[in-house]
This record gives sequence, C-alpha cells and structure tokens, in this order.
Amino acid sequence: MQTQSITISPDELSQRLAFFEEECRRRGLRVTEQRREIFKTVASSHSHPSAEDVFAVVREKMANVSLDTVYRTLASLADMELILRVGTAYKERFDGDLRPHAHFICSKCGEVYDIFYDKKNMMLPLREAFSFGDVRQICLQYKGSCKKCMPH
Amino acid sequence: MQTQSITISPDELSQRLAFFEEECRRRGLRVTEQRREIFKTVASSHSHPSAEDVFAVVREKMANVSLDTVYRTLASLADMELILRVGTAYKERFDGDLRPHAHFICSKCGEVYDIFYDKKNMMLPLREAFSFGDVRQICLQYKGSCKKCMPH
DNA sequence: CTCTTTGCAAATTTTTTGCATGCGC
DNA sequence: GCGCATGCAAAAAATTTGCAAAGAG
Repeated sequence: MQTQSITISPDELSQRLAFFEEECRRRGLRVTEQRREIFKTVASSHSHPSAEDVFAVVREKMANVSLDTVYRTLASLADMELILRVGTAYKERFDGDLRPHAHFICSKCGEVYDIFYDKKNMMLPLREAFSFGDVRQICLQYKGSCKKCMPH
Repeated sequence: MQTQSITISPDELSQRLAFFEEECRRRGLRVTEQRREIFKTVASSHSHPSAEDVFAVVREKMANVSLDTVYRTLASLADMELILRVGTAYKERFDGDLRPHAHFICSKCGEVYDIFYDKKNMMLPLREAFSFGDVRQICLQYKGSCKKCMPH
C-alpha cells in the first residue's frame, strides 16, 4: 500500500490555504506571497521535503525567493502547527538506553525526556507524556532499511 | 515520575561493554580506547547527548580525542545498533500532512514513507511498517512544550 | 505610513573528508 | 608488519543573523 503519490485535492488545498491565512491573521503575521507559496508547497507535497527541497520547488514559481526566507517560514509554519517537523528539530542526539521507551521532546528548548513503559502496557503512554508538558504532536517512527537499501 | 537521573549499574555497564567489544570483533572493527570511552559515555548517560556533549565528556578522560572521531564513532555505534539516534539522522524534513500517521524512515538513505491508520485501529501499525522494509527500531515521540518552557 | 518580512551576504553551527601517523590485531 | 582508526586541518553542508529595502495592513 504505497501512499506516497496521493495528491491533495484542489478543494482541500484551498481549504488549507484559507486556514493558513486565518491563522496568520490571528497571530498578526502578514500573509505574503512567499509564505503562501511555501505553505502551498509543503501542504501539497508528499515527499517530506527538506528546506532545500522546498526552496527548489518555490524557486520555480518565484525566481528570487531566498533560502533563508524558506528556513524562516518553515520554522514559523511549524510553530503555528500548520506543518510538522520530522525529527527532533535540533541537532542530532543519541541514546544509549536500548530498553523500549518513548521520548517527550520539547519543541521550544529541545530537551528530551524519557518515558518508559513495560511489556504489560504497550498502549501509547500518553498519560505520562502529559506529565512532562503540553503534548501537541505524537510522532511514531519505524526505522530500518527500506527495500531499496536492503540487504544490510 | 522523573526517570532522567536513573544511573546504569556498574554491573550492567560492564555487561554492555562486553557486548560492545564482542560486536566490534564480530564485525571486524577494532576495539580502541576511543571507541570504548565513547560507547561508555553514551551507554551511561541519560541526557540524550549530542555529538558535542559526548565530545566534552570524553575529553575529560582523554585529553586529545577529536570531535571528528566522536562523530565517526557515534555513527558506527548507531550502525551497529548499540546506541540509538534520536531524530531522523539526516537534515530536518517537513510534512504538510496533518492527518494522524506514522513514518517509516530508512536508516540508510533517509527516505521517509507514510503509514496511515484510522481511528478504528490505533494499534501500532507495525505490519504495514514491515512492508516498507526491515524494521529495526520503533521510535515514539511526543512533542510539545515542556513545563520549563510553558506557557506558550 | 508603520512595522513586519524579505533578500542578500556573511557568519555560525554542524558534520564530513583527505591524509599522514599511530596503534590494535 | 598490515591495515584500520585517529588526529589534525580544512572543507562542506546546514542553518542563522544583521541590515537596508520592499511591501502588507
């Protein structure tokens, strides 16, 4: 079941654009061409683009956007929770504890907290997550080698 | 229930060190002082350290390790699955799709695949994850503001 | 008209690489 | 001794910042 290529309907896109503009106004952020284009690009992409990727696409429509505007805009869109960050949003961090556990990651300061759960309770340990702060997003990642990169 | 400060027992640490050495030999990697020290640092830390953090700690014991050795070693330890990466392991990526869904992230090429699940089946969609490749790690993150950073 | 946002350039931060030397096996 | 691993330095990649000018409200 490949879902990568599903495209957003024009209807849904304009609905999301409207919400984007509403959110901008509500927060006193100006609705600029650049912001609109960058949001549109991420909202209609299904390839989990990096800042560079977004930049390349937006560049085709707006010849003179700059990469730093893309960075700034992606950051503000993520702050507004209009798009998601895949990853920690900060530099790479490591964990030497291999017991099954979840993380609460603060979107502001980047702090990482552990949430342990035992085999008897494999339900999402959401209650405990809330004890660390205000849970705005649940992010479940499976990691390994994809078929293209297998074997090893 | 703060679990950050739990320290690994000396017993467990030496057990993990033994396994580390065994794994190195099995893969033909040499057991050097640096690798041992870096592994020990991550294995006994509960602060999800960055490469810089690990470097700072290791530096106290080995005055002349270099940062690039730390980077190289962390990468190989993560490859060996002796430690975990928190995050995507590559540059930051974004997702405009706000429907609840999980990701399969390839540890080799960094490709991100979507895994959708509906409200009727909130179980971990592990079966589908396996359709994308070889699942080696399940990573559950809750994101939001931690108490220190609240409100807003 | 005001004040945020942009583009440009430069700086900073994070991570990687080439190469000669050192050290585990 | 052979060959991988390290340290050094330098480069590359990713991200952020200062500032003058442009444009949204």
